[in-house]
Amino acid sequence: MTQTTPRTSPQIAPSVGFDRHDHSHCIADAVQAAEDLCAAQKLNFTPARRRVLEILLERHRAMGAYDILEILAAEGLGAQPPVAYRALDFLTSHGLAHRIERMNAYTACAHPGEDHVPAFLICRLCKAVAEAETGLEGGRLGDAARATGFVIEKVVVEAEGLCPTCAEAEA
Amino acid sequence: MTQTTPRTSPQIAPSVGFDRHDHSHCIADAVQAAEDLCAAQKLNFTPARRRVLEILLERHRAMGAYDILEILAAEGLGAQPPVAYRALDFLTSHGLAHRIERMNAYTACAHPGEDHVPAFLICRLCKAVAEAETGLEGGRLGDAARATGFVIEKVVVEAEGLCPTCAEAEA
DNA sequence: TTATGGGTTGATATAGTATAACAGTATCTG
DNA sequence: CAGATACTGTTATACTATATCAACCCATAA
Ligand SMILES: [Zn+2]
Ligand SMILES: [Zn+2]
Ligand SMILES: [Zn+2]
Ligand SMILES: [Zn+2]
Repeated sequence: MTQTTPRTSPQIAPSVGFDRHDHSHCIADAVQAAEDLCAAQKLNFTPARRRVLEILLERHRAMGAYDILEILAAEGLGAQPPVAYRALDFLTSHGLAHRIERMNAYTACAHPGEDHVPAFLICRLCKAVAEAETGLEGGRLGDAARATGFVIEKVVVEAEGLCPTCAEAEA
Repeated sequence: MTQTTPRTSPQIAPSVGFDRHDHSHCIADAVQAAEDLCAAQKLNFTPARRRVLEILLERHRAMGAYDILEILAAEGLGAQPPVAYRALDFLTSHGLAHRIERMNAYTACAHPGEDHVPAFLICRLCKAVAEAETGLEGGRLGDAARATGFVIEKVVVEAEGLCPTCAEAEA
């Protein structure tokens, strides 16, 4: 019994990394990975936390906390902002989701459990998000840090532009 | 008469790029550069816009819109949020200041007039900000974009950590 | 068993960030 | 002068996020 929450909408999201894929499968895999990760770390993967992760996975898009809250409220899982923010805090602090600073939005992590520095490609039209990898001190940023004696602890890399689908539609 | 606004506080900011420097001189230079840029592009460098740029330059730190507004209000330049946001919109849209997404804050541009992709090094203790350079499509992010067919239009790179001074104090 | 403590939830209130909208004013231009 | 444009003043509102405290669940230790 790993499916504790209702599914009120069909699986509509078309892309990860902007590629079509078997999305029901990708959701199930990611939820299972989260389940395993929480079990291993003795974390409490509660219904609200699970459901928020599922919501993010279903869309494969950057979503605002209040967008998520609206869905939770419709499903009877809570209607006050802290409900969404607490679940998002849990997911982001344990590497199951990321915050997109530029959009005040959140998205499911594509590599849960792997310690990594995410870099995002965000479509300004459809809000689809792809997660790439970057290093903490690579490239010119690392050069600048070393040159000045700055100690990098965390890096945010977010690119905005057009995904392949929207770029084509645009042209 | 390029100095139209009052100076209510001494020149206290100690660093740019985390180096000590002749700060009064650096402010004057930057304001003059802004002046020239606006003249060349027939932009209206109004008192409020000039004063907000000066405020950002004086601190050499990331400042919130409401921090800036507080100073403007004390100087009789306006007390409502749009006053600050309008000036910041002007400065950011013409490359005279940047927004730091991670902090909901703003900082003066270190290279006004030069078309560039800024990357920021932000001290989590003293909030000092250094502006480095990066490319729009360099490194692994560009690789990922090309691999997926994503068209990058804008990039945000923000590193958080400790500046040399705070790192030393920490140890 | 009860007690205690940690973590989670429910609910209210409030803080912090940003924009919409519209009237008024100044300036330029035909 | 009329009309266009741009900036300012002001009010109201929207959007994002956190503080706080009481209630609850559950594991564990006295
Ligand atoms: Zn998927
Ligand atoms: Zn798109
Ligand atoms: Zn300076
Ligand atoms: Zn510092």
